[in-house]
Amino acid sequence: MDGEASATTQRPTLAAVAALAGVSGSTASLAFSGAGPVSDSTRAKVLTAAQTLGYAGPDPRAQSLRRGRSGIIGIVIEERLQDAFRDPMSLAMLDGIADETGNAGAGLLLLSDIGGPQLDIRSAPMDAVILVGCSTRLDESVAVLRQRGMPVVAIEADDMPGVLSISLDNRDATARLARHLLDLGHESVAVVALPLDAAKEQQRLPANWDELATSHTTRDRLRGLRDVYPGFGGIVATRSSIDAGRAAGLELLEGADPPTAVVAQSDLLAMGVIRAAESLGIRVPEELSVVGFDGAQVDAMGSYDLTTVIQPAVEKGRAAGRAAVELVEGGSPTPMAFTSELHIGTTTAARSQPERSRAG
Amino acid sequence: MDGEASATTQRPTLAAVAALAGVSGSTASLAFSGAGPVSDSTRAKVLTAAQTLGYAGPDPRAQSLRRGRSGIIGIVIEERLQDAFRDPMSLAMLDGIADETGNAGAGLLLLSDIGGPQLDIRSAPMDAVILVGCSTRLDESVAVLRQRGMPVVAIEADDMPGVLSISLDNRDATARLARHLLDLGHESVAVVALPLDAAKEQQRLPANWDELATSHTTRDRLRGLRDVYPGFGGIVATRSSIDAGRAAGLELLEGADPPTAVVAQSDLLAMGVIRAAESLGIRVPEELSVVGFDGAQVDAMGSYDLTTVIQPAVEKGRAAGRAAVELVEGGSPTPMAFTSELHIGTTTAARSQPERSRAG
DNA sequence: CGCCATTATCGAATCGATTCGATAACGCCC
DNA sequence: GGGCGTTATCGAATCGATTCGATAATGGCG
Repeated sequence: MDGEASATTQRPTLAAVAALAGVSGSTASLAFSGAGPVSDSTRAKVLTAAQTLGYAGPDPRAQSLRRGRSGIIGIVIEERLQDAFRDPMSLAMLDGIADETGNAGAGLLLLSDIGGPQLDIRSAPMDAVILVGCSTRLDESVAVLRQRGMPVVAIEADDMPGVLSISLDNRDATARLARHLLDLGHESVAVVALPLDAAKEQQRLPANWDELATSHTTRDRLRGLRDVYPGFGGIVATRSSIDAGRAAGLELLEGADPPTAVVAQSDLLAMGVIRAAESLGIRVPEELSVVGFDGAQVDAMGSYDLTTVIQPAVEKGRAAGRAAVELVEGGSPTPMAFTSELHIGTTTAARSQPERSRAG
Repeated sequence: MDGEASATTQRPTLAAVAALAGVSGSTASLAFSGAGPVSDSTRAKVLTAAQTLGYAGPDPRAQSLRRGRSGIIGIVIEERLQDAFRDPMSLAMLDGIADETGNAGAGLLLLSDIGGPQLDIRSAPMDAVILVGCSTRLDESVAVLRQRGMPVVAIEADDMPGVLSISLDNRDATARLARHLLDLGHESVAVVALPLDAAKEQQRLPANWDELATSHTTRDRLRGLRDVYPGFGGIVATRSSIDAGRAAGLELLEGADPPTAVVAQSDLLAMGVIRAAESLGIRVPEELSVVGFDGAQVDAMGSYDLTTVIQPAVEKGRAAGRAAVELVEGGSPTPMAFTSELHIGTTTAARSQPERSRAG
């Protein structure tokens, strides 16, 4: 007798099951995968043997080596998870992605491209990658992935060869918001911008933002604003949150020459700006118009109906997930461009008349 | 010549690199992994060959088969991602987990145990699993995982053999909150509970909640309240959110015989209850005391300083992540029990005198 | 000068399954 | 009853790396 198998905590292998069932390994495999003709009696024998041995099914590692697929799709997040997941838009997208990839039987592997000896894009066993919240510096990541022959989907990034892009009309949508403000007579407009790059300190928007920005989304939205208000200025917030918006709003509104309208680059930031205005006794929209971006249903929005553009975040995620799945299966999905929808709420109004200015 | 390799889009293998470099496969492997003595000149040759062929490093699939490790830790979420990620506590824990597993060089694979042909706990290539937001019905999941010989860490679950548990003093902390209310003279206390199970409809708390509840956290916290207020009743909210809290709060406060104090099972729910009170013209804390749970920094908390218990959510996640890593490495970490800290804010006050009741 | 301890390299086995081509068994029809 | 098309099963190759034990080359030391 060979009583050596039970000493270690080794799981039984398919070969062991086959041996016990008295069939060959190939037949046992067929019996499990159902990918071939197997008689009912044989299948039963195999299944019984598996039961006896406590065989939990084929080892996924061996399977993925043989099949050349792991069933895993990587998602690259550019920030700390906690930051990424606080943003309702990221969440919505993630949910869309999860929906599609889940339906296709794939799992989602979270990867961050920052720091650490982490399991990273060069060593993770995945079949495709989705880049979320893309910055322009992801070129390196893409290079690595291309070398690995890995299909890549990018959400809101520049077009890059070999990368399937899912885009949003950030520029145009912002321009539409700006034009709405222009129609209302606003001349002094300031932005509360999303971070330009990884450096997260609040600052005045530098004049050369177009060169500095590594975040596509931020840059494109700023461009949209510039299309309508060439000389606009503003503040760069530390992140997309109500608190960051309030801080930025305070700096804007308490400074010299406060604007009559603020373009916030997210609904959370917009809500923060409104808070800031409230705390300074500035009425919205009578004395200050505020617009956002996203169409997030911000809890705590109170009685305001924010003027904003509504982006199809879940759909964007869905599209990305679907594209990734198609790429894995050898298909060639087409890039998709999504458009946002202007929603005019109660936070914008015609510019108050100059004669109401105090002193003169 | 054998010009057949370039036709397909096949990635080069380590063997190809070794061949070009004129060394054996084993040596090439050593050169890459650094796990053995290799002369500098040989290493250089190998690296050059790799460069030439565009070799992107060892195939993770083959690696994980051979090594018996994939570097992936699975996280089982019991709800839709979107739901899970909306809860600040889940996020904080996730962040703690990600921190520790990331440092250990492991990636996080998101798994949901609901529906679909998903890559699931029986077929995902992972080294360990962390169960988050555990319900009592996860016994089946645990059975599957044990059969696979997979290390399992569970956060806030019953003790189960073979499962390393990370627990929180849900019951005791709730009892402390309740005692605080008792000290303030409150006799009529109602709960706004977290969902008892997957069914997500708002309902009156059934009398036999102790049997019905499949969520450990919900049940243990309810038990804590019962320890102090044996006959309490209340509402089961649809989820942990401000909106759900408001809805539940309205039902409680508009109903017959409204309570003088509400124990909400999360800070978000508590905030919702406060909102409900505000909209009904009921003053907090003068006419209604409200306590929460979690110690979440709820944006939009306004001027309230919520009485609650602060749980170390990030630390809980860290502990789970660390435990998972240790289990993978063959260690035997010990279970951990975390405790929450009572924070008395401005949302609780002594019960208003009965003579203030209207009519009689 | 010869022996032994290092150091660098190699060959072959191994991880655990899948899959292709071959073989054997079987019933069918003319 | 013999040839043929099915159906079930098997053997062996393969996926792409890692690693153990063996071998060859190198250097130090007595």
